[in-house]
This record gives sequence, structure tokens and C-alpha cells, in this order.
Amino acid sequence: MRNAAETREKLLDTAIRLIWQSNYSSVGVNEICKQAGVTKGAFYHHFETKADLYVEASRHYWASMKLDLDQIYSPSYSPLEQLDNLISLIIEKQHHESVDSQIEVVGCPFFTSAGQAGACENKIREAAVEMEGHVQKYSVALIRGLKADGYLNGDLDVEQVARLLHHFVQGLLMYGRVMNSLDAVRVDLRAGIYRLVDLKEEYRRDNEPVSSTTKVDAA
Amino acid sequence: MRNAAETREKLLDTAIRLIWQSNYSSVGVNEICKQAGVTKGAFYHHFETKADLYVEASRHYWASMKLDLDQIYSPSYSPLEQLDNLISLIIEKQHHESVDSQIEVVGCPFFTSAGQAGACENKIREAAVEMEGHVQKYSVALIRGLKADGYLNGDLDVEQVARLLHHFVQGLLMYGRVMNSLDAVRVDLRAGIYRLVDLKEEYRRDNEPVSSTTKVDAA
DNA sequence: AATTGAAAATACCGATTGGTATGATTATAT
DNA sequence: ATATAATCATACCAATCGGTATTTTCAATT
Repeated sequence: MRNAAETREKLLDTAIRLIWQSNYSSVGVNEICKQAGVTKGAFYHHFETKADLYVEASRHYWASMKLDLDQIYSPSYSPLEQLDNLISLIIEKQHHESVDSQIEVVGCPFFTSAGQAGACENKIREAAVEMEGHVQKYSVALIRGLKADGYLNGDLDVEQVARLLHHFVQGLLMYGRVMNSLDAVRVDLRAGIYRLVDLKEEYRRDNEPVSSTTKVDAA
Repeated sequence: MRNAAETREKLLDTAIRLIWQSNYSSVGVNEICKQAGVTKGAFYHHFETKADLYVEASRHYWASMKLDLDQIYSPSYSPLEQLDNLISLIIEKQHHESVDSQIEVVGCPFFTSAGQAGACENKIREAAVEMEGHVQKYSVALIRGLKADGYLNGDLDVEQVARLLHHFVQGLLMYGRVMNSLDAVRVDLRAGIYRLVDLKEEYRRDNEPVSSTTKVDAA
């Protein structure tokens, strides 16, 4: 093919996919190359080390996630709609990323990998810090909007609540992955967010009914 | 030494320590043996596979954690004191487990490892599910107590809030590890828990002042 | 004191790890 | 068309991976 950009992107995409499925340390360079249909020579032409690939992959992933976030946080939505959009996106993303796998929930591998990085693997940690910085901005804007439009009880430290949301979602997704149940995520996601931001009661919605694997028709 | 029980425990302890420092997939049997001062023959005499060691190590760790939890949840404490004890324990555990390492926060490796387990490593996932079941009981009891004694606003699904707490704490610890900052955990831990359980305002406490690494004396 | 089985040590296995060195191939600029 | 540099392929490296087979050592039972 001899298309450098294409080869590079194929490596990034494949790496992301494989790391989603397991984790940074257990997916090898050899397998990434094999699955990407690329030889090791090409790999080490584009990336100095495996860790460098990981860092670039995290940025590559963020770039695509940014598109989604800019959509759901569009000013054409009210803050409340934005919140709903966020909840939908989280669920939908998990559903989408887990295709062709027996894993229902994948979580965010860039945080979980960083959360297990040894002391020496600083590049992996820093990649997560970088992404966290991006995400935080979006969350702050959302909560600021909710607050300004009077959707929230009490007063709050906007930056802090944004962090709390992030912690909760990360933990929930990890739980969902451990339980291998997207429904487990659905059941707790909305409730947790509502309590953390302290959304006024009248604006709270129930969950969409969970999708039992075998659809039970109303008799 | 020729003391089977001692050898076994040394392997378990060492495995836990090493897995705390990095993660399941990147710590090898060889290194566990070396650090434990035991040969591979001994290892595979006591454990069939590396995964089996992991499962037993998680139970071993839970046994010690159960002692702590039974302490802090002693009926001699009011539910509010129990909550404070829990917060202290979480911080203190992180501080304790991270000695002699440049890692300030270690999180709970049994959840984070399970949160990255590939589809085939079911034993690792199930170990986390098992531990989660234990923890959940304690959290439910705590929240039930808080509710019964009128510390909480509104009504709530006790089991659900217990889960929400767990998600939040796991996510927060992961965040703390990524940021390599125990203070980051301190700052958000109490606030998040308060919001999730919706503790009445009059019972809320501020954080203890964060310990800046270089103590700044008041001029 | 002899026997026996558990505990542990040693050496080894094929497979895989991240990474490198060197050649071949190809696109592009001149 | 030819030079040149980017792109990729092949073969290889020492080290480590999880695991096994075999032998040695020790402690308890008889």
C-alpha cells in the first residue's frame, strides 16, 4: 500500500481496539502489527516505542471523542438536554465499542491503563492526565450551565463537582466491565449523576427501561 | 525454612504487594518468586497457575481488610462516626500501602486488574465480583444506619446508593493514582460521599487540611 | 532408624516479549 | 531518468513469559 498516513492510522486504530479489549501491558507489539496487517518494521518506523504508540493512540482517540462531545454540548441544547445527551453518549459508546466481543462494557482504557501503570511508566500516566484535562473543561461548562439556569439545588464548587462526576463515571464503567453488564451501568449512571450534581427533583428523569437480553413481551 | 504455611503466605503477600505496585498482567511469576525468596518449584507446588494465586491473594487481602472494616463499623460508633471512620480508613490505607514507593495512591488492584481483564481471564473478574459482594454488605449496613438515624435527606434506594459509593471511591482512587496525589483524593473524597448519600447539611464536616509536601509555616 | 510423602530446588521447555539491524521497495524531487 | 529519502519487510536479538519434569531435601509417622 505504501501509504504512510494510512499505515500509521491503522496501527493507532488497531492499538486502541486491542487495548480496549484487554489492557496496555498485555497487548504486544507483535499482535498489534499482525492485526493491523503491518510488519514490525513499519511499526518502529512510525513509533519509537510501544509507549509512544500508546500516547499517540490516546490523542487519536480523544480527537474522535471531542467530535462527539462538541455535538452533545452544542449551545442549541439546554443544559438539561446536554446532561441527557451525555448520559446517552456514555451508554451508547460502551455499546458501540464492545461490538464483536463478549465484553459488554469496556470502560475507558486510557484511564484504567494509567490507573495501573507502574511507577516507571510515566508516559502512560501523563497521557491520561492530558485527556482528563480536556474532559474536565467540558464537564465544568456543563455544570456551570446547569447551575446558571437554576437546575441545581444548593451551591457548589463547579470544578469539584466536575471532578466528582468524572470519578463516578470511571468507577461505574469499571464496575460494569467487571460485572460484564451494560445494564448495571444503566441502572446506576443517571442516579449517581443526579445525586452528585444535586439536580432539582422536578428535573430528574427515570432510566429508560433496561434492555433485558431476551426481550420479554408484555403479555 | 521448610514451613509450608509460611512459604504460601509469603507468596501471597509478595504477590499482593507487587500487583499493587503495577498490575496483574505485568508482574511475572518469576519476579514474585524472586521477591518472596522462593523458587518456582515452591510456587507451583502451592498454586496451580498464576491466576489461581491471584484469586487466593484477593481472598487473603479481603481477610485482612475485613478486620479493618469490622473495626470501623463497630456498633459502638454512631453511623456518622462510622462514615468518618470509613473516610479515614480509605485515606490511611492508601498512605500505608504506598510505603517505599514513589506511588502515593495505589487504589484497589483487585478491581482495577479485573477492570482490565481480557475476556478469557474470568477468574480475575470473578475474584473482584466476590470481593465486591462482601464490600457491598458493609456499605449497605452503613447507609441503612445513616438513614434510620435521620442523617440523610430525601429517601433513597439503600442498595443503589451503596453501589454508587463504591463506584465513586474506585474511580476516585484511580484518579488519585493517575495524578499520583493523595491530596487529590483527600480533597474530593468527603465531598463526593456527602453528595452521594445526601447527608444533611448540619452533619457535614470539612476536610482535614491537606498535607502539603513542603509544610508552609504561617509567617 | 527406616519409611514415606510433602516441600522445595534445579533445570529446562516452547512461546513470546519489546526492540534492532539491515535490506528491499517505492514515492518524490530534481 | 536519476538521486534521495521515506516507507516497509525480513530476520534476528537477548530476555522474559507461564509452566513442567525431575530430583533433592526435610519432617513427620511408624
